[in-house]
Amino acid sequence: MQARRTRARRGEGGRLREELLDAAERLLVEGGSDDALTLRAVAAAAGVSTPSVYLHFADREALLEAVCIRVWGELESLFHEARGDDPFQSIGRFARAYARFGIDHPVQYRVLLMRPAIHENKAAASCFRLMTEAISASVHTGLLHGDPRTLALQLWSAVHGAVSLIIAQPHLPWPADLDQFVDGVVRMAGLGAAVQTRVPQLSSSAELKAVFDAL
Amino acid sequence: MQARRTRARRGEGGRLREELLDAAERLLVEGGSDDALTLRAVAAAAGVSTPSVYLHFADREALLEAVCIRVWGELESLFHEARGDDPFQSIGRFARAYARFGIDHPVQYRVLLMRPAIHENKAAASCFRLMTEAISASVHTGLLHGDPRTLALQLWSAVHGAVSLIIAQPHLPWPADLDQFVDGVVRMAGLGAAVQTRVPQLSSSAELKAVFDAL
DNA sequence: TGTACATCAGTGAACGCGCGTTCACTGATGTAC
DNA sequence: TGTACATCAGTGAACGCGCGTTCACTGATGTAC
Repeated sequence: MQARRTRARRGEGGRLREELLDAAERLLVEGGSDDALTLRAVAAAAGVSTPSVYLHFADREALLEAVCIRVWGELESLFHEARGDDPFQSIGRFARAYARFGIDHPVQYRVLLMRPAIHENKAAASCFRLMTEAISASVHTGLLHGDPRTLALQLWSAVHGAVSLIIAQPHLPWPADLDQFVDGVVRMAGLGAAVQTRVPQLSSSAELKAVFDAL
Repeated sequence: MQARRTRARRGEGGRLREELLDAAERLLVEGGSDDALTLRAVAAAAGVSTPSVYLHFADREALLEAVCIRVWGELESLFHEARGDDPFQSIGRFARAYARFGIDHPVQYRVLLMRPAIHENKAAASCFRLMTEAISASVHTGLLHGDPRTLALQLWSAVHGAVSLIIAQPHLPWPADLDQFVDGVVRMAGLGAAVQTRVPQLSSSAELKAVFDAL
């Protein structure tokens, strides 16, 4: 519910679209869930009547979809910034950027990953591709072994798990420094992926310990 | 909407409670989301009028909570079964049991982990404790290093991430054999946790590769 | 410069719907005498 | 054995609410002549 906005000039109708998206994301964050995203609330927050939303979005679903696409876009540009020269280090940088984004935008993150929107979403696909490329490069240098896409999914699983557990289960005994925790997960996953194919199938703790003590 | 049930005998009113829980979980699974769990639908599925739900549950929230507690209980007994002698292997067995449960009961899993119910939930706490104990034991044998609770959270993150990504993003390029994928994640996380503290901070891919090639 | 008109941005009122919850009730079942 | 009564399991009808969506509309703004 904001001060009455001034009606857009002729040909500038599209302005409302952005204002609605802003309002929608704000409501999402404040409400903590996409249940808070009602057309009435969004319209009111944008200072406009409810049916006006239909001037720019086919229905509630399309609005939510548009919000997600915009958020994925943000993440994509963070990925481009995080990109570095050393591919194995890039993997870690992507992972940390990703985790930071998720922890800083918990509601958006949850909505983003709860809906199977990565399919046919350019920005999301782009993030995944950047990650896979860095992994491919690491496979080429011989640090990692295996199918890059599967490795990407494994690493992503680890980081996504950390982020979503932190968001959804804040009462767990998390260490005080979450960044450090995420670093630990990234390091664990990265090293584990690197070691994975070089170590015999574990048969007992004692054997495995002997192998690692040699490090 | 099932055949009219026979009214419970005097003193057996509690029977309806279980029937309502069954109906609620069935609806959850069929509906794919907890939005499908409406009091009207639950009552109808149990063959009873809507207000009857209030004979056993204070409100909708209490019913949903009760469903979750029951599901966590199932997972807890799977954990007890999975427990083995070798603690490091137990970690893997817990992780695989957990992942299998999640993949086989995607809706319940999502509802379970979306709500911060682990707090004050005996069964959930018990699962976490079993995991932490196995990790503690592995720390004592010198295979793992660090705070067992933090290690537990890291490993849990990895497995939870795999399960929830698989559930929420089925369109990603998952390998055909999901069990094998989960095994990979578990192995990656376990080995990574073991190696984590024994390897110098990574400074370049080349250095790291030299270390691992020595394995 | 003036005016009729098409277009565009946005509105107000209403719709039907399904929901959680409340309330006064009913009728079967066991128990006390 | 018969009967009055308390209790228990469950019901039917209604409530108010907020929602997404539709529809006929209004009034400002630019354009053609």
